[in-house]
Amino acid sequence: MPYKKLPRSFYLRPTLTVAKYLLGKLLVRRLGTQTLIGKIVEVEAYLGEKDPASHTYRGKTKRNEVMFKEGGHLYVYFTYGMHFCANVVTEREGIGHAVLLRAIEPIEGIELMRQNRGFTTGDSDKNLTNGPAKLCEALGIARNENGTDLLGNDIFIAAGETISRSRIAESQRIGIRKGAEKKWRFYIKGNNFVSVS
DNA sequence: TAGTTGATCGTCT
DNA sequence: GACGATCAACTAA
Repeated sequence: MPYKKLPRSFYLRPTLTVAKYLLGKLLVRRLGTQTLIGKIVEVEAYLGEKDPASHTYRGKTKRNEVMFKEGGHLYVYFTYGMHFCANVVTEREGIGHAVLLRAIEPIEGIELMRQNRGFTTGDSDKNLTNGPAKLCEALGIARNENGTDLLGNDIFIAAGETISRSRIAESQRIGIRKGAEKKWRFYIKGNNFVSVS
C-alpha cells in the first residue's frame, strides 16, 4: 500500500491549521478485506471553550470526552435521533477541540459505499458522501468507532493532494445557531462533492 | 427549484 | 422536557 499515514504531530497543531491541511488528504477506512478511500473536500473546526457551537463549550461530559484526548483520535457522535457525524480530534490531551468531516470525494471502494448507503443503480455518486452523516454511513462509521486512534489500521488519514491556499474557500459553518458568525468552515473551491447549500 | 417538515433518540437542563 | 454540527421526501409555484 503506497498510502502514507499522517504522524501524530500533524494533529497536535492549532485546530484551524489542521482543518485547512486536512483538505485534499485521504480518509482510509478498512472494512474486513476491503479498503474504502475518500478525499477530504470539506471540514469545519470546533474550538471548544472559545466556541459556543462546540460540544465541549461547557466542559467535559460523558458524551464529549473523546474530544479531550490527544490529537489524532476519532470523535463520533449521534444526532437527530438517526445520524452519526465524525470528527478528527486536534491539539494536545486536555484540549477539547476537533474538526468535523463534512464531505469527501469517493476514490476507492465505491461499490461498497453505495451498498452501505442503500443506493441502487441509477442513484448518482454525487450524493454518496457530500454531507457529514452521509460519509459516515458510506464508510460504516458509527457509535462503535468513537474513540478510534487514527494511527491504527481501521481508520486513518494519509497524505494526498496538496491544496494551495488559493483553492481553499472559507465560510460560516452549516446547521448551527450559536457561533454562526465564525468562518470556520473550509472547502475546496469548485469540488463537486462539497455539501454546498 | 426553493422552502418546509417528519423521522427519531441521546444528552443535557 | 427541549433540542440538535442532518437527511430525504414532500409541497408549492
